[in-house]
Amino acid sequence: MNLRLHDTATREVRDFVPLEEGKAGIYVCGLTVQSEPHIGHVRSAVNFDVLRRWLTASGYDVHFIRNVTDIDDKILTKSAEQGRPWYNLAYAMHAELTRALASINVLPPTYEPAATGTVPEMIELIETLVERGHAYAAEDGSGDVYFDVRSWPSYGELTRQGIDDMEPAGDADPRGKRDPRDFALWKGWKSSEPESAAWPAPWGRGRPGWHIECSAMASKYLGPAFDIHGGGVDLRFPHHENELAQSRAAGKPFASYWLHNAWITTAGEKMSKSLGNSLLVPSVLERVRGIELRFYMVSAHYRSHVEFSFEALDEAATSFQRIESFLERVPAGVVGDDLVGGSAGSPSTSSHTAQLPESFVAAMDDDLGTPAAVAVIHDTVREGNRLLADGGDATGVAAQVRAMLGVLGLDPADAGWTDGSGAEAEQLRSAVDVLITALLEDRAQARADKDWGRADAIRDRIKAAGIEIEDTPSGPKWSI
RNA sequence: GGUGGGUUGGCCGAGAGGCGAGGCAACGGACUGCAAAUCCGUGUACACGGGUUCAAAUCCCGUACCCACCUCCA
Repeated sequence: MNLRLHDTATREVRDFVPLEEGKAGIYVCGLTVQSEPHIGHVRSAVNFDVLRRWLTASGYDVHFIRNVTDIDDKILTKSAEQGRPWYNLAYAMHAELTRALASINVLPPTYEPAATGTVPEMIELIETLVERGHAYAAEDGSGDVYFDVRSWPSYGELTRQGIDDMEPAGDADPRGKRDPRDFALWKGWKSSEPESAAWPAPWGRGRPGWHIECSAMASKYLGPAFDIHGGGVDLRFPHHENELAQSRAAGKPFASYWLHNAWITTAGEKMSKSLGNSLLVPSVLERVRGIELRFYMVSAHYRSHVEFSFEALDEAATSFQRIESFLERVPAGVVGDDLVGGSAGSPSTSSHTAQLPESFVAAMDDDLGTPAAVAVIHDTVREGNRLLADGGDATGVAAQVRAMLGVLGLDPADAGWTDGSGAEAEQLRSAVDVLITALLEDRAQARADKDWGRADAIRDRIKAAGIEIEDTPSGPKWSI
């Protein structure tokens, strides 16, 4: 079976056929770095990280580009409110984003271009559009340049909308537009804006419109035609529709497949900053570990809406701990080994699909069916636990589980999960281990003496400190 | 007005004509000094009303409710 993906443009699940055998080029619309990322933002990154890992596991040489938008209206507005330079706000929020993504083991992209770093390419593209008669400089002297939607007959093809059915923008400032639906490719500088937020261009100093940057960056790093373009559902229109129109109008075939992930909502609504800080990535990570948050996200299909709740998050964490505890009970050597095949760049990455259960592969190939894939992991864990209970050898099963988790970015032994506090945490852990071990020796003596009251009292005392004791054939084990 | 999506057991969450995905919780059993962990077992779920079919959660028609996008949005 081959990988099949849901393509928004055709509204169906289609076989994935790359432009070039064995290679996959992916462009994902990243964030506008204007505020701290919340868990809704990072879901998109996790979803596309899974796509990228699955393609890699399937033997593709993946070129993965995810941009950041570091200049736009909101950044200018917010930075002005906060009284700091716009580039400082964007830079700081970009750093926050990078940290948040690292904390949930999202691999760094092949490259992460920024809008401000691609201005010359955008200008070139706009010039091409003007030459071809699909864009025009506003006649009001504003320095704006607009895309002429009426000049492009297939405008609306991605979201199947007719121009005349679209609501004209309610707040549209008609300025120099020929049609209210024309969108800005270039925005002339205004005296109310910082001078640093403008670049020289044939139409006067100004800054890029929102959509043009992605067309320019995708073409620059992936070529005029590439395989997959991704982003959140809200980007279908206008952002992706406009990207498609301006790219094709400039003579580029653009993306073969359009993938869109659904939202995480809270209380039935989109997340927004007005809900407070409780869903910012760092605060959620005070409650569950990054690997548990990622498991929560991967447990739902990327095209399904997720109604966020802390209860469901806790439940996912418990569910994941079951998988982890199986791995921990398998004799050492398996968990520590790097058996998830090939560190980054190794040519033999495809070899590890060999140890993935067929049902797992089938689930992933079916439009990244991560819920079914997770079910396979649970089934395999149960099989392993059964072997363990019967005194059998579960190392092969554990290897399978780790291989599957690895594809989802959820292998607990993955170096991506060791956070910055590593050294200190390790010291703390070994100190606690010494203390707990001493208590456990007392308990063992009490149990040998059949002094159950004292044995249980010791266990209760340890438990009160938040540490669970588990008696195993190889002696008691503790975990937080 | 236009376009698209949804409603599944106590909860989360898949599936898309026939065999109850999986998890969490609960209950019973095994194991244990008691626990914990683990294993085994326990559920007559598909918004509502019709229809098609040997067979419908799944297809068709209708109804209700919810959500997203329509030029700031993951």
